[in-house]
Amino acid sequence: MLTPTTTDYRRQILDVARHLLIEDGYKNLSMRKIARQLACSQGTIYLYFKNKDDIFYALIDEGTEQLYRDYQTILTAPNAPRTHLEQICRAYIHFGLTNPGYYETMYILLPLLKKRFSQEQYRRARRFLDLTANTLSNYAAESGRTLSDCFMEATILWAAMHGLVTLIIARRIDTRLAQEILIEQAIARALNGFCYTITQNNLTPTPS
Amino acid sequence: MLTPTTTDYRRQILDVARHLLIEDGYKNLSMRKIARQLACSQGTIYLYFKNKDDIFYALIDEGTEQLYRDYQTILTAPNAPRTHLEQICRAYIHFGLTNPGYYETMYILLPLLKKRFSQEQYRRARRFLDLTANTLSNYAAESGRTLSDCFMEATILWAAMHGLVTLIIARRIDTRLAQEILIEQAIARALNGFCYTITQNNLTPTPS
Amino acid sequence: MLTPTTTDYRRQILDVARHLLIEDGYKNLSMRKIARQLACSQGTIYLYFKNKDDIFYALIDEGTEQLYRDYQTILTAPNAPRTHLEQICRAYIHFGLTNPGYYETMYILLPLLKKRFSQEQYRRARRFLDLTANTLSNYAAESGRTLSDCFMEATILWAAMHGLVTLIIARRIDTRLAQEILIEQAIARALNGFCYTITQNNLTPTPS
Amino acid sequence: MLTPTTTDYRRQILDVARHLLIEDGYKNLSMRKIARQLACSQGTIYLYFKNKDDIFYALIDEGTEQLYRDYQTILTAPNAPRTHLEQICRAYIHFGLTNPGYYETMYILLPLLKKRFSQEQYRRARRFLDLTANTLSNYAAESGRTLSDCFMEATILWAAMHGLVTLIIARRIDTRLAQEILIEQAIARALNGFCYTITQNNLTPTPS
DNA sequence: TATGAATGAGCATTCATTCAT
DNA sequence: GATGAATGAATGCTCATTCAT
Repeated sequence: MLTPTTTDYRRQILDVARHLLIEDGYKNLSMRKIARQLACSQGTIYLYFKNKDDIFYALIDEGTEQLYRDYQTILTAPNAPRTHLEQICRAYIHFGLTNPGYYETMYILLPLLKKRFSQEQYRRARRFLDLTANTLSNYAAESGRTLSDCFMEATILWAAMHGLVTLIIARRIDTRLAQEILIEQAIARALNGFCYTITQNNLTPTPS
Repeated sequence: MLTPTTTDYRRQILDVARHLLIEDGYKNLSMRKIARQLACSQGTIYLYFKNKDDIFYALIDEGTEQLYRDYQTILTAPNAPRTHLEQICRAYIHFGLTNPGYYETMYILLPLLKKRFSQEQYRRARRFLDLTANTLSNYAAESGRTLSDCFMEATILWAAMHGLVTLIIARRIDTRLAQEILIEQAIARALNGFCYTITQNNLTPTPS
Repeated sequence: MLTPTTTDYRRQILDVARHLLIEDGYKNLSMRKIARQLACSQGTIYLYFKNKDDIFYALIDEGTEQLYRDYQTILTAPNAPRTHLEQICRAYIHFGLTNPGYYETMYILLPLLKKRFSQEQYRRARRFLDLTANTLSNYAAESGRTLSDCFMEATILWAAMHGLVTLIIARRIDTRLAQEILIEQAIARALNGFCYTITQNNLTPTPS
Repeated sequence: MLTPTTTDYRRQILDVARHLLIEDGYKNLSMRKIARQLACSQGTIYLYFKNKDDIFYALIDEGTEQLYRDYQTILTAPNAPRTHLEQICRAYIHFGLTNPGYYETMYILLPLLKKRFSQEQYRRARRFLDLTANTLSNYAAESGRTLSDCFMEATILWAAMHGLVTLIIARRIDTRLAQEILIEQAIARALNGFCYTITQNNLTPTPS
């Protein structure tokens, strides 16, 4: 028998946890609810996760991993850097909106947890930023310019996208704004913002 | 007796709640702790607030109010629109960073609460956005251009600032980046982003 | 209305706790069982005691207090020191045997608890020893001798009595020994042991 | 393969259990921890011990056995009975203080366990007392006297030593008393106590 | 023999809320 | 208005034990 899954509780626990997280929010997620939903004992969960926080860490890890892979897929396609940038921005937003569970976990939960990120966790969580920084660098190089600190620029881009995602998730966006258009415009503004700064020392706009 | 306040529990409850929120975070705030800190009975709090969520709503209201007043103060000073924009961006970030309690309440807690925003609450929470939109409009007008949808543009600006604040609060920013510089650069990028779009239909950069 | 007791949960909790302790031992005592036995909510207990350990501390305090009062009662009666000593030894053993709950609490539980004795608790717990030391001192003085360190001697006497009590409680005494006689003999041996030492520097027995 | 031991789990389980007992106390000893420390499955332990209590019983047996052998070693040396008595008293105290695990098990745990001592266990646990009684008898005989009930006398001696050990372990001894001196004095008092009683019917001290 | 997944009862503790006074 | 006693459900977690493999 191959039976690779037989029960595969670990997988199921994470799925249920993420699902409950999306439905009820962190506050209302409990080990008991996971167990109930899984129709297993509470103790069983502790066979697979040391404690509640560990479930969140696993969720975070899955999220960072998926995001990183999404970025990689995009960047291996032969496109212009500007196109790449637009695509990863869209990917980031899409990731956030379709994975509010991951998202809440990563940005809201994390500060509530006791343990700090480990060096390794931090490194993995930053890989998507490194890819972004790299692409921004290519973008600049392509037009014969340089970015003084492309990691900072990547962070700024991240913050803009991240802010949009959290506002949308938190339902703070005025309902009269069309979401699709808002997102596209936000991406355009964020990327355009760099055109002025690519040559570090003057803010005179330069044609892309 | 002067008795404008006799006890003024409502005021004190909010102050204590906000204080505890900043200190311990939402997770560790409880009616009991508020009562203990106030040296009053737990029941007393229920005379002034129907339940825990209502306290948060009041806190949110206070936050939106303060932010609005900060904006007003800035905008009544006789400065160029671009300066105004930079100042309100700084004010927003400063507000977020110095009021993590308000901030957590407004953007993290809110979606966890049961009731949705009322029409009126929503209107008040959006007033700072209206001011932003207005200033952006002035900024465009000043250079003989028009913004097709300055409320959307204001939202995009908000999202960029908001994203930065949450990342900083959540300690997700790489520690090697100098915070002051990061903030200033982020503001510059965000505002520059609009230069390209002020004349709606082409993306050719135009000098400010 | 005088209603000094209305419910007087604190008292009842201690009584139930001591009772359960005697019946089931520490291992099987739980807040839940106390609540169940008292037919009150679990939370109620926490209104009167901060946590489980605090209940034990209160029990210990009651024990030390009662023992001290027993000693005082004995020592205020006008008897010869030797008689006093015999009486407090009997009182100690009687106290231990009729209050196995207190006893287990004081000598078994205490080391299991997290917090150490406070200075004040320690002082109170030692008062009966001071009385013993005092009486031993009188005993020596009466026969024109001195005890070099009557607090140490009191401790030795205590240890002998204490050992007997724990062995009896733990049922480690051979059932063929008559308990009453054993106790009387043990007291006699323990007190006689001091006759040799009353003049510090030689161990030659001296007639009482 | 040499395989006198192959794994010898039984031995290892007891060693680990005793060790954990000394480190953490009874309250914090669990089958899980034993298994974890042994790097074996929890189920494995149940192949060698019916349940948790059985491990304690085995520990107790080992303790009684070791104590008995210690006594035997002392008593086979050609010394005066009084010297023998002092030596076994010291041995008892030393055993208790250096094996708080055994000790806790034997005197604290035992009453918490469900099953009572079996006839055979009881017999073995009493052997060290028989040796004590015997030595006391020799002590009396040597000076031409008789002890009416040397088993009771041995029990009294035991109680005195036992009390001292438990007080020391439980940290109930005033820290200002020097432990070494206290122990020696306690032994002296306890043994001197018998000088008065060796001729049963009068309490007149007789020189050793 | 040995495993290790799974159980289910148990634990101490905290909480928002109610209500008679 | 204000109290504070009381509730009862919920929480994260640990445990001894069983049992199919």
